[in-house]
Amino acid sequence: MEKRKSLIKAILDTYRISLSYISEGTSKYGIGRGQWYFFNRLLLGGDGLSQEQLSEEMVVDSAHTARAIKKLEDDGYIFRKADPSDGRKKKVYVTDKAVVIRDEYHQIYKELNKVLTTGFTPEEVELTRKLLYRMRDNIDEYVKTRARDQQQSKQDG
Amino acid sequence: MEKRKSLIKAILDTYRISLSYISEGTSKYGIGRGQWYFFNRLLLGGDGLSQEQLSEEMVVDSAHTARAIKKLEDDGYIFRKADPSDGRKKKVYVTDKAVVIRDEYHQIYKELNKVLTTGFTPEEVELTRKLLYRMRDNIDEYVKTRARDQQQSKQDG
DNA sequence: TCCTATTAGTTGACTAATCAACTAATCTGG
DNA sequence: CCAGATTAGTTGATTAGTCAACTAATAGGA
Repeated sequence: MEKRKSLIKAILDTYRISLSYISEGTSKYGIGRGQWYFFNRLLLGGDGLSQEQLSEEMVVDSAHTARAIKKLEDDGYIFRKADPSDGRKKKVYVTDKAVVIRDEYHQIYKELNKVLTTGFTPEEVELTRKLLYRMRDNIDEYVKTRARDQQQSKQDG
Repeated sequence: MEKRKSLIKAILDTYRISLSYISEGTSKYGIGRGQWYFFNRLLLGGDGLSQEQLSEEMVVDSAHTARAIKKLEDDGYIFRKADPSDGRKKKVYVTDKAVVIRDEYHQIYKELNKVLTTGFTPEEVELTRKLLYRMRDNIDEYVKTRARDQQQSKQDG
C-alpha cells in the first residue's frame, strides 16, 4: 500500500475520519456510530422498510440491524409494526420525536458534504459522486456474483 | 440520505463491501479485518514505524494499534524493537514469514483495485484517486483544525 | 394437505475499534 | 538539575459488527 496511491486507503481514511465527525454530531441525540446510517435512511430517505431491507441497503449483517434498530426504538426515535401480509416481517417507522429533529439532524450531513467537497466545483462534486457509485456497484456486483457461483457449485456437488 | 445521492453512503458501502472481499482473501493467512491495513502498510509500504506513527497513518486509536500489532506479532508476521534513541517507542518490522508471502498477498489488493475500477479508463482511475484524496484531506484538515481550536479555547479558559 | 425449504428476525460468542485511566520515559522551563 | 507536562504504549470497559445457531412464519411442490 504505497502512500497516496491506494484507492481503498483513501476510502478507508475518508470513512474513518468522517465517522468521527458524524458521531460527534449525532452523539447529542444519543445516536452512536452504529445507528446513524439507519436513522438517516429512515428519517431522510423514507421509512416503512423491513429489517431485512435495511440490512441489505446498509450492507450490514441482520444481527447488527436487529440490535441497532432496538437501540433506536428504546431511545424513542423509531417504532416497529408487524407486517399484516407477512407475520415474519417487522416494518420500521420514525416517531414524532424523530421528525421534530429532522432539519437540525439533516444539517450534520449537509455540513459533512460541504467539508468533503471543499474546493470542488459543482461539476467535480457530481463527477465524484458518479465515480464513487460506479466503484460501489463494481465491487457489489463482483461479490454477489461470486456468492451466487459458490452457491451454484455447492448445489451441483 | 436520498438514494444514490450521498457521497458518504457510497464511501460507506464501498468500504464495507471491499472489507468483506479483503477479509476473505486475508483470512487464509490468519489476518483479520482489524489487521490487514497495518500489515499492508508495513509489508508493501515499508516497515520500521512506531505504533504511534501507525495509529496516525491508519487513523485509528493507539489502543487498537497495540492489540492489532500484538496479534500480528503473535502470528509471527512482525516483530518489535525498542527504539534506542527513545525508550518509549517500539519500532515495528516485518519478519521473513511476511516477506515470503509478499507477492501473493499483494495480489489481493491489486485484484480489488481492478474490480473497483472495472470499466474505468486509466484517466478515470487517476481522477478518482485524486478526488478521493482531496476529500480525505479536506475532512482530515477540518477535524484536526477543530481539535486544535478546542484545545486552544480550553487553555485560554 | 403436509412436508420440506426458505425467509425474517433474535441471541450468543467472537473480533474490531474507541475512550478513559494508567505507567514509564522523555522533554522543558526555571 | 529537577518538577511538571507531554508522549508512547498498555489495559479495562464499552460499543460496533460478523458469523453461526436457533425460532417462527411463509412458500411451494408432491
